[in-house]
Amino acid sequence: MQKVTIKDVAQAARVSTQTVSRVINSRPDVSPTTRARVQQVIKELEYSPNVIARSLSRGRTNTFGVVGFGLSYFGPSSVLLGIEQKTNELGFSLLLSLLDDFDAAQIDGILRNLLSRQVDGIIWAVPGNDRLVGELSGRFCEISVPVVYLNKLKNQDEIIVAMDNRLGGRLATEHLFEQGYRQIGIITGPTDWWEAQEREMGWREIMGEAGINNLDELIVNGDWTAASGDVGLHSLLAKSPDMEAVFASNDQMALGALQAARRLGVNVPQDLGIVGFDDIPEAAYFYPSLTTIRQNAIALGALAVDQMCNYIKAREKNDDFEPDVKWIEPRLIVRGSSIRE
Amino acid sequence: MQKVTIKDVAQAARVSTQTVSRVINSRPDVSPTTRARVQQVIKELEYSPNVIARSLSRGRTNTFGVVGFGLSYFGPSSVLLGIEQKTNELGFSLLLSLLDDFDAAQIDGILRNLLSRQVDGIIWAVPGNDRLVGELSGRFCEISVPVVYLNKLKNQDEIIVAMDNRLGGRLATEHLFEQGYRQIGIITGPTDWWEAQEREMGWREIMGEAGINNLDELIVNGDWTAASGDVGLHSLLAKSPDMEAVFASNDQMALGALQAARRLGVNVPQDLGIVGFDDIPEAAYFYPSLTTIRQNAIALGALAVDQMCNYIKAREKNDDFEPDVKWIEPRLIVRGSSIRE
DNA sequence: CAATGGAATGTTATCGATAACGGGAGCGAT
DNA sequence: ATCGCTCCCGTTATCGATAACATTCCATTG
Repeated sequence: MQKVTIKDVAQAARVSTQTVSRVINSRPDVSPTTRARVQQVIKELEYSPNVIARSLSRGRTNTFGVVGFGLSYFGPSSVLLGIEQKTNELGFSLLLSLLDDFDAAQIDGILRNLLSRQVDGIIWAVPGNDRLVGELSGRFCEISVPVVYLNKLKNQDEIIVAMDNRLGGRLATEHLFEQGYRQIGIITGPTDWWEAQEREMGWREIMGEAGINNLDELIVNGDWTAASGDVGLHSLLAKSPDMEAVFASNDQMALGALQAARRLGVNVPQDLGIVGFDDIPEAAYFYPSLTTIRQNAIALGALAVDQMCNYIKAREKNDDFEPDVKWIEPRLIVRGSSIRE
Repeated sequence: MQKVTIKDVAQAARVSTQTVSRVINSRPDVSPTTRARVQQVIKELEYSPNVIARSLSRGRTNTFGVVGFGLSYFGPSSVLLGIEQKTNELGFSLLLSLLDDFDAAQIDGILRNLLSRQVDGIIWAVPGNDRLVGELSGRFCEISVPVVYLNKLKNQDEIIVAMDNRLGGRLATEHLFEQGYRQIGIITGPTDWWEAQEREMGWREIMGEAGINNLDELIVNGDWTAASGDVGLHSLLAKSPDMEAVFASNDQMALGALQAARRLGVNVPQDLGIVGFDDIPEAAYFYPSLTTIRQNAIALGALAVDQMCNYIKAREKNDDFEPDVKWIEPRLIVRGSSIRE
């Protein structure tokens, strides 16, 4: 029952609770003998401080709230893993909330809950969705604790860490160019996701630089699922029979595209190059193995926590902290689906 | 700043804090007029109770600790999702801890931390690993809060919820039999995982019932990765060239086996039937699409939380609560990899 | 030798809520 | 009229820690 309290320790060590508190928190002003005695008693009674009580009196909980979105896919899960590891490493705990919908009421409830639990900060690991931006900006202003956002459009005075999705889009498209593909299509993610927009922008940039202009015929929207990749490839090929390659904005859609190609008798990579995004563990074992953009999502999560801590420290010392966007760079992983033999 | 406290409300409504407390917790003994007035003030001041303070005085935090293992794969992530949803639904919060290794010291630290944060219960969502069982059983005895385990060997007086992995193994193997395959091999998971052992047992049972006895030549151990499935199929075929089908204990290994088969020129499903386990979202888009065993991991997570709450309620009312194993049944999903045309 | 100061420790108030108990008002029963 | 009960609300103590302040005891210092 967590029976042992600071009082029990104080009594057993024949000192005041305050002295025990000093020992627990390794403050000075305790004589070596007393300190040793108290520590001895703590060990004997297996005392461990009640963090709830401490939080109440200190006014901080050493806890972050993290809000995620689903967990069914590799990316979000890895981000959460990175957040958890770093949080733990820095001696904080994590209160986990997951959104299953972009629903304002639900979000309100979650934020309210986290705040009433007195978290020291909130990590907003929800993919950037346009529908939310408007609704939320107001709400977040009223939040009294620091918020770090992941993968979100830059906004005044927000602390953001993000994967450079545009760079990823560039890398993927560039690579296909280097392999000699010219008419490069794209299957995007849902158009209101920031990640999807950025990946598409990367593609647009490279295509523009290459002077290819019939982009409308080379673009189709997916919804991150393999099914949508399958359908997507079909419609792309219907629109542009001369398309030579496809950049799918995630690996699931790339997988769907691979299947569609197979069904249509289109040879990958000879007739059609394919590049995905994410580098899920299965990608290396697709047939053909999938060239893709690897995101170090764990590092992204860790960076978010770092930024949070830096901000908190700076605020305590009244130092300046310039809230800006920290980027993580993705990496091209070349495999079979984009290499013509 | 969470400035507004119960005192502010009390003052503004010209009642005692106790009365405000009664209103917050919808207790009787408050006149309708007073109640309305207090509620009005609460709304105006946007007061929301400090959960930390409440926890301290009530002696319960309405928080569960969940200990998970990694998050990189679909199964564990889905379980966590289920746990989170149900926890949230029941008005509790979740403190998340993730293990990245079966390390006793790390586990000790995590448990200590959760306990000092006064969680009302611990959900142990770490895959059953033999190495841990011995080390932990002692530790858990000393834990003063209820613990619900996921996917673990039955043990006296423990509350356990589990996927019926043995049934899954049976379903997979049985299905292959029905399709006319006879010599059915297995690529198991790591041998010290409970899940892997059970899936293997299911396979053994069906094979035994069919009177097939050369099981040693039909079994090889994997480590859940696609790479090990690849290697696994190679060694199986080396041992038993007449093997007709393989049950891979998860979908990643099945994927690896698919690739190995392709490389070896073995036709799936004509020459070799393959069944996986998990039904990851990609499985339907493998080539050929993968027959597999679907686990409702979300339901499993939710069930764990339910059990926890039931136990807590029973204990409060001094009711009996029979700690036993609750099972979730997996389901066969038939696709192309096991259907001879 | 009184005054000063710092080291070591104790006392009291406080964090924001709830539990336990107390007490007055109103009302029917004896 | 008194008792006793219910309804409503307030007072005080408490949860387990920390902050702020107070005190004791020596050792220096002028």
